[in-house]
Amino acid sequence: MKCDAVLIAGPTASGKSAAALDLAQHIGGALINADAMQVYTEAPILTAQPDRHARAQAPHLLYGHVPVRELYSVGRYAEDARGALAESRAMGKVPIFVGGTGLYFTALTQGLADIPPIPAEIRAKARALLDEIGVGALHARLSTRDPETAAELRPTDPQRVVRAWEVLEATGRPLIQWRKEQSAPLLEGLELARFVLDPPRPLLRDRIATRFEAMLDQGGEEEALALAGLDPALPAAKLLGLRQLAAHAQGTLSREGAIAEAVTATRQFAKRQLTWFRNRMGDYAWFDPYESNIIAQYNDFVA
RNA sequence: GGCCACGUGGCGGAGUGGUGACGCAGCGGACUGCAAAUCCGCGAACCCCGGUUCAAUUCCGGGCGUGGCCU
Repeated sequence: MKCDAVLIAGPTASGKSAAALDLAQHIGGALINADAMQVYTEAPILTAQPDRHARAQAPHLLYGHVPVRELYSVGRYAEDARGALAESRAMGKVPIFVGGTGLYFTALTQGLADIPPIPAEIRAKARALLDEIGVGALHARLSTRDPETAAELRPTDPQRVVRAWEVLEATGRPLIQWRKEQSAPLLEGLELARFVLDPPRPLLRDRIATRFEAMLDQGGEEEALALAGLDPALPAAKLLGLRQLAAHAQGTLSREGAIAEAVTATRQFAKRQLTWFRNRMGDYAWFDPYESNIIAQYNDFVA
């Protein structure tokens, strides 16, 4: 069996990038990033983007291609992925989507609601309103105008409540209506080989800790400092380790404390990723990278 | 050796004679344009032995342990 594209997911620090590179070299593939943070140009270290050496060995697409000051999103990712897919095909390479962002995999395989971009001023107004009246009140207002969507949302979830609000404001239609109109998934109709790397949790924890220290050795602190002035509302400002290292730079947190907190936050993130994978990607081929490897898995799959 | 204080879940930390706060960590879950985000849920403890009491984590005695002070 031939496959048109490969999907490799895994929690942070599970060794996805290295696995994808091995496979790319084995089958003649191109890596396409499926990670929300590895897209940022100015944060190659803290987001563990593949280094120059790795990039020299196979094409790497959608890595570090977005300035941190931009407001990236799944919507933009879906567009970028379309271009990257075409590009890998033009090169005659098998596209290998690798990353840890569950939502991005969903967008690739199941499509996205066809919602137009929300004008910046409407977004800003919605957020200002949220700050002013609070989530509960905003949810209550949403309930009167769009009860159907509101019923799906927790009145304590600011992010989703504002989103529903701004969509309603900008388009005049309930978010839930938009969601009924999915665009065709990018990977629709393709033969996919899909994998989830699932190392034992204790080993993953060790790797997370070790990797963070390694990031610091590679200049992670300098990278964090350079990003210190970033608007905290931007997605890139949320990258793990940034806040902790900034706090350390300001003297409000010891170096050890910063490391410990960053590592803890990363572990918690890995747990959330696994929750997503377990419950939404249960039909992927799961394997422990310490016991097997991607090439063996791939060969089993196409056999 | 003497005196004093303390000994509560993995950690920190309240509190009470009778259903054992809370925070952190951990675990599980949700997730459609900020997703390395956002949100929800769940374990699990009163050092040991005796005594008082209808009832002790709480009161009394002893033991052990920890910290401090003294000699």
